[in-house]
Amino acid sequence: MSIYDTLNPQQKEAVLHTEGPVLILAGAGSGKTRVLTHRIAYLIEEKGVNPWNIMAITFTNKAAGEMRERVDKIVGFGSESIWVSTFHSSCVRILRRYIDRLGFDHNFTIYDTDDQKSLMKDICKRLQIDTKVHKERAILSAISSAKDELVTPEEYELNNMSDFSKKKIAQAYKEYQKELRKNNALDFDDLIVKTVELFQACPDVLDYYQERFRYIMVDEYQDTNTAQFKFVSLLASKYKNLCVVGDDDQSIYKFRGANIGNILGFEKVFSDAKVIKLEQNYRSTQNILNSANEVIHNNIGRKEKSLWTDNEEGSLVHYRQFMNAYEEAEFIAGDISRKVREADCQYKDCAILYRTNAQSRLFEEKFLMANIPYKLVGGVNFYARKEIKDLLAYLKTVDNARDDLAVRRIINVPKRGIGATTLAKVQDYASEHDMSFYDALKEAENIPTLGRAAAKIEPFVTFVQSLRSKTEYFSPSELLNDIIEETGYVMELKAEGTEEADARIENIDELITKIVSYEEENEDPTLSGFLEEVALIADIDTVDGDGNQVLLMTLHSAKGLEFPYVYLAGMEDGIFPSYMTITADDPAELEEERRLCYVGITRAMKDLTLTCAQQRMIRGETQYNKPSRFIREIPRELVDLGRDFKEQKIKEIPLPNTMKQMKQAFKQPAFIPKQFEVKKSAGLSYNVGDTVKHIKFGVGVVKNIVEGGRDYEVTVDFDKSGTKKMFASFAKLKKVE
DNA sequence: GCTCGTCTTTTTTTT
DNA sequence: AAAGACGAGC
Repeated sequence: MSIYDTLNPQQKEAVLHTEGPVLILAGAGSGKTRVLTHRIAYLIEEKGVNPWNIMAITFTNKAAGEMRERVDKIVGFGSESIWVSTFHSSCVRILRRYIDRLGFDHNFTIYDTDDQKSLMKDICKRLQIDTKVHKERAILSAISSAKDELVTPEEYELNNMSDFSKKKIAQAYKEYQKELRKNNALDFDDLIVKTVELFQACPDVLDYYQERFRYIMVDEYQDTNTAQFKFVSLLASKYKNLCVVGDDDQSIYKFRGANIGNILGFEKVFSDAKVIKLEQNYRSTQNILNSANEVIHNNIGRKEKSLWTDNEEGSLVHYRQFMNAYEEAEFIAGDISRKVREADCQYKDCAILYRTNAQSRLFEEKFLMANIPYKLVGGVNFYARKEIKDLLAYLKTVDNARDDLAVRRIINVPKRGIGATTLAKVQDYASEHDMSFYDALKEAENIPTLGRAAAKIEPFVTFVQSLRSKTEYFSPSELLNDIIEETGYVMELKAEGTEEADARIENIDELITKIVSYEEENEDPTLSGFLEEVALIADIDTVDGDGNQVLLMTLHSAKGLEFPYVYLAGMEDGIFPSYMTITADDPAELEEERRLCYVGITRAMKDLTLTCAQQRMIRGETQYNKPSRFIREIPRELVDLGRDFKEQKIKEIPLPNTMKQMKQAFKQPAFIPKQFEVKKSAGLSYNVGDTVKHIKFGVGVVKNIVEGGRDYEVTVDFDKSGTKKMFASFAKLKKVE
């Protein structure tokens, strides 16, 4: 009996079908990682493929790490020469070697979102773009979308000649790319785009990698964007041994450019593609899986499939509604304590998933109070913290002389009395002489406008030069220690003595630990290498199973993970699905939220709890929300409503500033009484002849209601906007009394 | 050039 | 609620 006999027939087929394009539609919990690792083993052991010729691509470092570990275990000798990495690190690795062909230096810097923003701020000033009209963030996100679609600045401009504000963006895009090049820097999107460019510009380089990667596997394929698809298809176009694994129901990154067409149209692009469906779920109980199936069934644009499981029925899905978010958090904290005490459950078996990072705070508070160990994933990235960015900027300055952004960040940290005026003068001089900002600093005494300020610059330049000279014989960690000593960074914080300063010092200690462990783990540790690792790390990557602690994270971060006990918190219309998607014109946005809900539910192995609050503080404002529509999509008989659901008391009613909204939150039941059919939406709260209100069109009279398959089509004559036809579930019409 | 206080804004999700 | 931007005053 071989290891392949432990696979089910579909899994086995996916493993044995090694030649040509393969699309594996792998439902949640259907053992896709197992298939991928076995497939790699099969390629090497049975097909005699050289491990060197295999590439496996994932989205997160964590997924890559896990895959690597499992591959190492199953393959043994030779596994280290398999490329198992993320899109981004694969591209960086290729670019570090060949980017000179595109006119960049090998030691290019990778800009994070903060860097991008400050660069864009500069550009807007220069191009006289009013950032009140065109926000930096909006411009950057337009640029990012363009890059996801492989649209160059020139093409973007051509495509948008007639649109004034897009023309502005085109200008900014052009300038932005110019600046990046000048600073010898790439942003996240560029890593993919430039690699594709490289492949297209240099057939010899492409050929080298095509020969190298004869067997390519892509995980979470539903989340690839157009650029990533191009990258993969270029690599695979010679040998065509491309195996992609994904689940269209788990596509949740459209906002980041993920092109669901990549998975839905795979068979069209690769016409001889073999399609294999994995539909047996090994993770969840029947009740959980059925709930998930019912919810996702409400989506229209999907490949039909039916996940099933041999697992036991399990307990019902729990649903609890609370007065406010405090009580919600308190309940979950208490419930976890109880489970750990009474049931066969450890802290690390539990995870709390929510829609937005802001929701984590209350849980943190309650957990601290209840003495529950927890780990928060996401929020402010460790490497985005001020103190970390400051120190990294020093390292970047030493590493890449052309990274103006880094130099400007630290030139006055600690205070050296160098202000905005001086910086502007140096910048002018640099632009005039077509040199980098730092090179201009080196010639400070030659800049006539500076006057006495030049004397303040000199020690800084000397300091950086001395650091640079040390790179020869100093390790990155020694260099960092040197910087901390010389700048007195930690000393200053110590002097402050505040709690915040202490936290910053702790973070710096953690940075030191990270740099040291980087040196230990790598044979040839370099400063560039460390900075690169740091730039590409995601928060989820640092989660390991070692600590016994409850995990707190967003639904997005939870993708690909599983936990015995899962809490989905904040199940409220307006939170999840988010307000943006409820009010959006495009129903596809709500479908993406529903997929997110599907992802959330299917994280749970044995026990799932859904909670919501009637009242919650959002951005300093109290909101009253109805229970999430997704809850209603779970059949009533799969849900445990809690013993005191019926006598749910309406306690002291808060101030009636938004009385209407509030009433709704209190009254709205999560489940409609039995006599209604569950599938057929909630029934309507208005009739023909009633006056209703629409969020956009205002007040109007209902003229007609037509019952459609899954929804009602309502015709309304609006006072201001005329007659409109709309679907009841999207229109969110409210009866006006 | 620096600091402090007030005003403004917050994409929901991230490699 | 909280962080960031901005301007007045030192």
